[in-house]
Amino acid sequence: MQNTKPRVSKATISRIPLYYRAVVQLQQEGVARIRSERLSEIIHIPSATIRRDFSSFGELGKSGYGYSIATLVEEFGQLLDVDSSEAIILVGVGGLGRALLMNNFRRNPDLNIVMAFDADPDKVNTRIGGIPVYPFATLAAHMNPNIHTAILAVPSSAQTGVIGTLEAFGINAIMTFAPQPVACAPQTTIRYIDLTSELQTLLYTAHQKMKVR
Amino acid sequence: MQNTKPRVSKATISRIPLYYRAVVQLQQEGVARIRSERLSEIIHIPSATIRRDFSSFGELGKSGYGYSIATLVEEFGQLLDVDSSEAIILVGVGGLGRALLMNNFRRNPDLNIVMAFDADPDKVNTRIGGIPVYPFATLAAHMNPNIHTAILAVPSSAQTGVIGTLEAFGINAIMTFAPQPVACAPQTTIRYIDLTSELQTLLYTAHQKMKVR
DNA sequence: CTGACCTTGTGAACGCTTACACAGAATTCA
DNA sequence: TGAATTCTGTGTAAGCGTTCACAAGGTCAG
Repeated sequence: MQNTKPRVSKATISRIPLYYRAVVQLQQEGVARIRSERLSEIIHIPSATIRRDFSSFGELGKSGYGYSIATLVEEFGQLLDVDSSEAIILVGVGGLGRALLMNNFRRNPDLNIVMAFDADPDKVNTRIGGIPVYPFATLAAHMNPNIHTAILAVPSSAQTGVIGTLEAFGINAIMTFAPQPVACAPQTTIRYIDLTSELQTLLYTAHQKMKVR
Repeated sequence: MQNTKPRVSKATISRIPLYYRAVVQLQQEGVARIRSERLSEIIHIPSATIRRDFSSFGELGKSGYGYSIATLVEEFGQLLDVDSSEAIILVGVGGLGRALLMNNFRRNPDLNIVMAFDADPDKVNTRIGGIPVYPFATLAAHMNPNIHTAILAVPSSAQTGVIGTLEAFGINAIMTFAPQPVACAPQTTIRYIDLTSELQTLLYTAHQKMKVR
């Protein structure tokens, strides 16, 4: 089974969270059904793309009717596994780490940062936003086998070492804010959030737009 | 003024910051030249992609030699306009806004948050990380025509209104952390950083990877 | 200076994603 | 019930981006 073709394309996967958020919002507003054309206006994704995406999960809609909001919420909820709560650890309690702890994905009850770690003795053995902060050296003592997700807000220089340690403790999904690329084990998935690059790309794009005018 | 033929693809543009960061780093290490194959190992982008990207800015390299680091630093620096400092304002001084102020893209001297705004009276008329924080209502008094970039860390509900106001004062490049899509003027470029979606996509991908094994 | 050796730049093929357009299925309404 | 209307799902094509593979041209040792 070398070439297991993914059932759903990467581009579609990256849109599932947007779809989920939108249909939950609509459900809260009491909307019962929606057309792809109308949804397109709300989330700014072409209706043809929406229909093609939805159809890759089965025939969710009905001709001449549209999609039932309840069906969509159910379907995308299952895809994102929102019913089983995800326990997440955070490493690095600087300014950004602190902000993430205070916020803690409050809008999404299934996403929970359950504890945080930092190497700085001045920052540990306290609580931030109700979440305990432990010394990074005590990771082994606090880890448990149900945790396999981490968010990293550590300096670039520390990142490689931290990721190696986390992998050793069973973490296989990592979201990090340090752009330093790291070679990781094949079962590990890393998502890099590079704010400086995003900003520079934005500025380049905006600048080009000015020139064309 | 019809602009020149070789248009740079969006995918290439999004990699310019990575290239720039890498070559500056190499320059600081005293490296004078580099092959695409070696650069590929450092930034984890295929060498063929690197060569094609570079060639879209002209013939930067030499056969049998590679690329001169100095040439690359110069070229990408110009593309990103690192010589002219970019004045940025920040709106929303919650946990995330505060973290951004403390950090303020310190590694990139050309990127400067010069002031911040918030609607909450308790948060204004102070300094965070050396940057002054003003009431959002006084935006008009503090804006100047050289500023056309903003970072938004405000609640989703406030976003549409804030963006409208910013556009009226000449802002045309916006990076925002609220996923709520906003209809904006054609000359405005908005970049959405959606941390919840990123995390959910990561979890979905990691979960799929487990299933395949 | 010469020849062996490198490495770029790029034509061409490929694969992924989006966009178009419409047959056909389901709904709605009289 | 039947006809007009609505809207999905998808065949097909077009667009974009990546990867392969190699000719052309520069490098460098001797």
